[in-house]
Amino acid sequence: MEREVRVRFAPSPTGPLHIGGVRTALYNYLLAKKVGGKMILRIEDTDQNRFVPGAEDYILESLKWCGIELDESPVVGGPYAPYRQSERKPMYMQYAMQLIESGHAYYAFDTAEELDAMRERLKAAKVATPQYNSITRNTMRNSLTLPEDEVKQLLDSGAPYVIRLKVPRKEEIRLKDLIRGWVMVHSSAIDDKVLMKSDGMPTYHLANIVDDHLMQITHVIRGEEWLPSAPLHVLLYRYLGWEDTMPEFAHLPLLLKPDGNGKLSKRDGDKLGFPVFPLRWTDPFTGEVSSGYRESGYLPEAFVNFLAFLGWNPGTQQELFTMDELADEFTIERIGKSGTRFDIQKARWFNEQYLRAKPDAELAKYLLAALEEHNISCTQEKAEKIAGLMKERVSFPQEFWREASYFFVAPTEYNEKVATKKWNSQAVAVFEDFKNELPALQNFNADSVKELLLGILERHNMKIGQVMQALRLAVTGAEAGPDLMQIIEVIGKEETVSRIGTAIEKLSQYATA
RNA sequence: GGUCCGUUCGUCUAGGGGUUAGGACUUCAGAUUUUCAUUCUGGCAACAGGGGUUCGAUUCCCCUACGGACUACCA
Repeated sequence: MEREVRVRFAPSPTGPLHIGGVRTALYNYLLAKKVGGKMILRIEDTDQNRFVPGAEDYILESLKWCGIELDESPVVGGPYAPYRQSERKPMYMQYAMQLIESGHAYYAFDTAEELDAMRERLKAAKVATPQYNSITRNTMRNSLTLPEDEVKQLLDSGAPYVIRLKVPRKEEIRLKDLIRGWVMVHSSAIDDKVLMKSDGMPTYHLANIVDDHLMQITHVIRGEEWLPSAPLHVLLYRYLGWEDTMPEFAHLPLLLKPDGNGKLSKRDGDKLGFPVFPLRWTDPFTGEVSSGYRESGYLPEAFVNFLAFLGWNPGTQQELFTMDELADEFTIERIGKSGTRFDIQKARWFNEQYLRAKPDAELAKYLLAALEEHNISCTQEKAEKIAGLMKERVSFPQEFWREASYFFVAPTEYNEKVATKKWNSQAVAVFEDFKNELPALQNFNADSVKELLLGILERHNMKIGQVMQALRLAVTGAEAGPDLMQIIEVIGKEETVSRIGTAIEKLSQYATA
């Protein structure tokens, strides 16, 4: 019988979620959505020292912004609650004990100093991999080397201890990865991992196996950095007697820095010239602010589409996908194997595509919001018109205001290059007529304005190309922009006349030719 | 160092024993336009190297090189 697909995204709340984590969450979500399974968020907060306030809320908000919906989580709960490992603390010890009883784990009483000394000793002896393993455990202070009554006494006296997995000396561990195929690792390469820490918390290794089992997880989709410890996890499933319901594994290729030099990490912040976080993050300890995709003007649909393509592709020529389409097309088999360099240019391109596809009415909201900040009133109709004129020339919503403020504010400066090249007395003569005749124009709109201008040009024996740049300069102060006649239609008759008058005065120094 | 994973245009990638090695981003050129942008057309540009296997390898195998991850009482 096929089990219902249940996947989990299991971040630790040690700071903002970084973009690679978002992609991991996305792939999990897409698989669940595709097959009608469940998407679970589990907070892995077993390291109390690394707790960062606000991180969990940040994770929740990031997923929400991306449109990743959670079927079970710390906030909505679910049949396998709680979903925070710190709240599941009492559940782990029994499994560690089970492993001790079956001879697959043991108590260890070594201090940090003793562990350091052991590693130093091995290093000095030129041992390739200094680790706590089947050889070295015989020289350490643990329940395998100490007499039984001493162990009991230590335990009774409350001496600090950890529980370590007893990894077999010689054994091939096979692991089937959905992306890479069979991976073989020898047990000698794995050390006796700590399962329970001296503070009574489990380590990631134990906690994730116990929780995945208890929560009936069917697929573990996580970053490639987990691949080396995956065989260890297989061992745990086996020793706990859960191997027949062990989830399938898929280890995702890493997101690399643009230069290919190492994986993209949280610490890169804004150093690379682009955000590494979905949302803006303020470090609660240092106050340092890191920018986010949301605040930078990326639309969530574009961000998700872009992220999905970082390491996965549908095998067709289609590039633009809604979340539903992504879910339909998604398969783990089509995830690539190699690390993916991050290319912000592509993200920008996706954003432009989504921006242009949006209806003007929706884009107008961005402009209206910016206008409100500047205390400028504007009708919905006018904002829509401007959005329509601008949308093919912007990459981000903020640019509607930034690049088109001349729709609302008369220019105070004029592009000098255009002034030098295009502003001359012939053009001014045309503009004088234009300015004088405009007020009487009937049916004022882009077409009638153009007709009027054309008529004046004919009288002056000039062509439209000889004055358009200068007229644009007079009206907007800029060298480029949308159709000028449309701009004039939007700003209106009086404002146009006024701006032309102002320009004739202010630019008189250029009109010598 | 050890273990594991990887390697197709600058980047993301498709492909897969016989192809003019395809697309997208970037970039360049041309067309259109009142400017810029858009759009359209076109161009540059890749199978890491060496051995096998084979009639034939970019594709399968091995080695080398390079890159990456891991190597904590962190996840």
